[in-house]
Amino acid sequence: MHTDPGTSSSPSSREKILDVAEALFAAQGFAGVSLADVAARVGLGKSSLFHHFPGKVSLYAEVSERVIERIIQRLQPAFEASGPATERLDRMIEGLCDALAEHAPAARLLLRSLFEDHLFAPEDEPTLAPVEALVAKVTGLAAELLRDGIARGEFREVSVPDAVQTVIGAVVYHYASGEVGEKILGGPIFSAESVARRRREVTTFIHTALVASPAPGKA
Amino acid sequence: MHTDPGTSSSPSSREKILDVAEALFAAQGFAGVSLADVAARVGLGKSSLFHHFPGKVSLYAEVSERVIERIIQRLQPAFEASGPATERLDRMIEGLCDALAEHAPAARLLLRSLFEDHLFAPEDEPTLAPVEALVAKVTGLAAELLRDGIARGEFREVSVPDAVQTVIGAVVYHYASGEVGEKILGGPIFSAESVARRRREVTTFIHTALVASPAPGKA
DNA sequence: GTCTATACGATGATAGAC
DNA sequence: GTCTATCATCGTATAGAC
Repeated sequence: MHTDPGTSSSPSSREKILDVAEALFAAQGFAGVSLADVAARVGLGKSSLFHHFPGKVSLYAEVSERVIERIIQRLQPAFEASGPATERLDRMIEGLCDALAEHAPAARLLLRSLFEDHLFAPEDEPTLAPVEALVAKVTGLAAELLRDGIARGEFREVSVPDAVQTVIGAVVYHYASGEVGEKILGGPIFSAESVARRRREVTTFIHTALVASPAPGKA
Repeated sequence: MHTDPGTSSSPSSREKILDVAEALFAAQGFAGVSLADVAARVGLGKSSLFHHFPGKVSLYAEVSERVIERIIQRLQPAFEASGPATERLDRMIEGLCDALAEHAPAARLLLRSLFEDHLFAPEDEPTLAPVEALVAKVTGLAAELLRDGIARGEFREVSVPDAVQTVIGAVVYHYASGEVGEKILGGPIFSAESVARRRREVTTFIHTALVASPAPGKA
């Protein structure tokens, strides 16, 4: 793909830029980040960034791409497995939890990428297309998993698109909720105990919602 | 509270500004919005805005405040009712769905307000405090509802804070998901049919997750 | 209450030396 | 590849006329 001389090297400027930009974009959004700030934190002059990326949009796109690719890597096992859908579902949610918990900026960046559509000009679309493709890929695989589970009779007959949306929201939001989330929790979000508890709770929550027969007290 | 001469009048400049700003903040985030853009869309000069609001942060805070107050109004009945917790839960989720579906910018603005913490200076905190207070109030009431349901034996013994987080994510995210969500749905988010289906699906999802006895296939 | 004019810093991006 | 200018533009905010 890109300039990749030797598959690995001591963290190139390129990767340092991506790391710094990722943290900043997650915290402040696309419009809220200045390239001067990025450059300063990397230890470069502002102009040096343009040697690595043609512009701000391109940098943002590559940051997003990298985040989603990391998540997909984590989900691959769940999608490729062939056991019961219930087990694959649990693995999918756990994989997503792990990916988001391991890399704090990921969740915010992910949700932000949904919101910041209107910020880009039409001519930026080619630059952002790969990101959209990756998102479409992973949501498609999740939908497939749910459809399969329903077909096998393992899940209730829910609206698959709505269930996908619910799962995304239930899992991703938590790791993006920041101070509000920590106020609700009464403690940190990314501590080891909190991450473990969250993984268990949200997996059981979704599992129960999909597997159980139509709720007793409900028409 | 503010300048409220007569409780009602033909839409004052003030309210028009709030409406326009709300749409823009939801679409482009705090940093992505220029006051010039707001002024232009209202039909005012840029400087005229400062006659109604002392600054950008203040405008943003009031927009957010208004959105959350609208939501709380919708949730009031659910919180004040005294029937079974299962019924109050359903009413709460439906109320939240209605509030978010009725006012398209609300969900994005709400989630954005969680993300944009780091954008503000310490001296802006007093301005933003009322918003935080309202969020804390509504999440507190939701937690109370869940605790009561567990105490009555109507709900599973879940972690209440995690369940609150899950509910927020499951419900709010959907209405903020924009193009990605519409791609998953294969249709619009805010159409009447879509809104009705969503309300039913997500209410049943959460209701089932909380009410059902621990999932069969699960340890 | 709204306008014009303006101050003044920060922004993304470019050019060219080293 | 990194740097030092430099550019044109746009940002919030202020002052003062109408």
